[in-house]
Amino acid sequence: MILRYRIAEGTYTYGKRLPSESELAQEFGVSRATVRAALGILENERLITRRQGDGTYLNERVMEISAQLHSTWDFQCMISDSGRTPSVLTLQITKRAPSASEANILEIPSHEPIIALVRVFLADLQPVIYSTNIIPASFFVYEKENIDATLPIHYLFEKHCQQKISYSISDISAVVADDSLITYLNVKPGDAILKFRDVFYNPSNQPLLFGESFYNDKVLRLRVARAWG
Amino acid sequence: MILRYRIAEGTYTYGKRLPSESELAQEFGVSRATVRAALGILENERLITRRQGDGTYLNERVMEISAQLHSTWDFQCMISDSGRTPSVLTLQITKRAPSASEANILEIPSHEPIIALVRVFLADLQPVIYSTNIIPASFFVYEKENIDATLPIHYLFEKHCQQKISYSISDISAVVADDSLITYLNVKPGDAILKFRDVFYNPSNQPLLFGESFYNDKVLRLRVARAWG
DNA sequence: GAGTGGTCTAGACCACTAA
DNA sequence: TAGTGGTCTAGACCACTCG
Repeated sequence: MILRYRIAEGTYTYGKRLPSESELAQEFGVSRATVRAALGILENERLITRRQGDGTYLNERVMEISAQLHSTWDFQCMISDSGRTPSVLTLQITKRAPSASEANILEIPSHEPIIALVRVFLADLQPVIYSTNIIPASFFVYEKENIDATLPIHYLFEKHCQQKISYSISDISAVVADDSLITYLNVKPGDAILKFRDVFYNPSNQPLLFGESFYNDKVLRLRVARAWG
Repeated sequence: MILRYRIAEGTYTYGKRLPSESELAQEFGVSRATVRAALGILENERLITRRQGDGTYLNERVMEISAQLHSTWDFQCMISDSGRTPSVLTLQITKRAPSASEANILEIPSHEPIIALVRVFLADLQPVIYSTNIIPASFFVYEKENIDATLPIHYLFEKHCQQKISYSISDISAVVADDSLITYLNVKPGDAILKFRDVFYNPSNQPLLFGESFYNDKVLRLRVARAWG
């Protein structure tokens, strides 16, 4: 029900004004409260603007933005939304003991092995993102040989570990490119690189996995919309 | 009504479980739908987790985070939330003609003057953020001498220009420190610095002002919570 | 089975905007 | 003044979790 309103992004371009809430309720045969709940989701993402006493309007500026910083990030979607062809290069899938800080972040004993996944995401074969992920091996229901490393990390985790990610906590910083970034992201020594360090949790607040992503903003612009007030 | 539920952040620490929606509705003398709307806001920010058939729980991890990347950013709040004393250093308030790109971003003619505001935010007198803001002078109802430069930019704008900011679009990138950053942020040559380039809009999609902020993540960690699914 | 959150209804009244 | 979105009510039924 809710998702069907997304057709607004294709159909209501005339004048950018949507039908009134009552009209939409009648058209879809639901109550006005249901319409308002659906519109509320779109408003949260700033895809629409509602003005009391006036009407509901599409926000074309925000519609052009793919990354919603407060929700799911899918690197491959971000690349294809920018008009380029995404691909993934898997550099490493290894099973090993965690470092002290890795065990600490994941809240596991230091003898429990982890799976380390190192990948590079490319746009039109140009490297954009260098990404590492650390997952406790005990979460996997299949063997590591079967890992489908082309999946976004949250799909990969949900498929192979059969747990849902509820939220993540991210540290954002800037770093100077080190040797592996120079090699794999094809940047120059001394270049500045965006770094995201994300820890993912399930609904019970247990840490599930964590990742570090190094983002070359010279190749793919990182643009987000934010709501005020 | 809605905001009153924030007391949850102080009162419901016992066991982290909140009373049921029906109980809350009765306690506050409102309908359950109203309670759900209020809880829905907290859930969006991941401050609470709701589990069907179980209950509503506080998320202590997210409660420790000050910056909600999808909503208002107040540098001084972020600094004081980190346990340090915020202060502001105003480097410059000037009125001048816009550059070509500034006029283009703000969608104003190139002869219309702008107010340029350059500030440094400090934590315990240690510089953290170097920030520039460009506002068309025509928006100001008071003269520039009266500008209260200690205010966060959205309050400053709403107070002096009497318009509301609805949303902003931000480009996030990493840059190598240049001379003014080295001077004012007290960083070393070659250091990597987080850069945010924000354009602010009103509900009618008109650009109101824009800013560039350079964030020293070595002094103040930038940490955000993100929702998945 | 009892209690929880998830979804939805059909109506009401208000504040606001525009013609 | 007519129509819009903003807020709220009192109830209903369902899916789910837990003891």
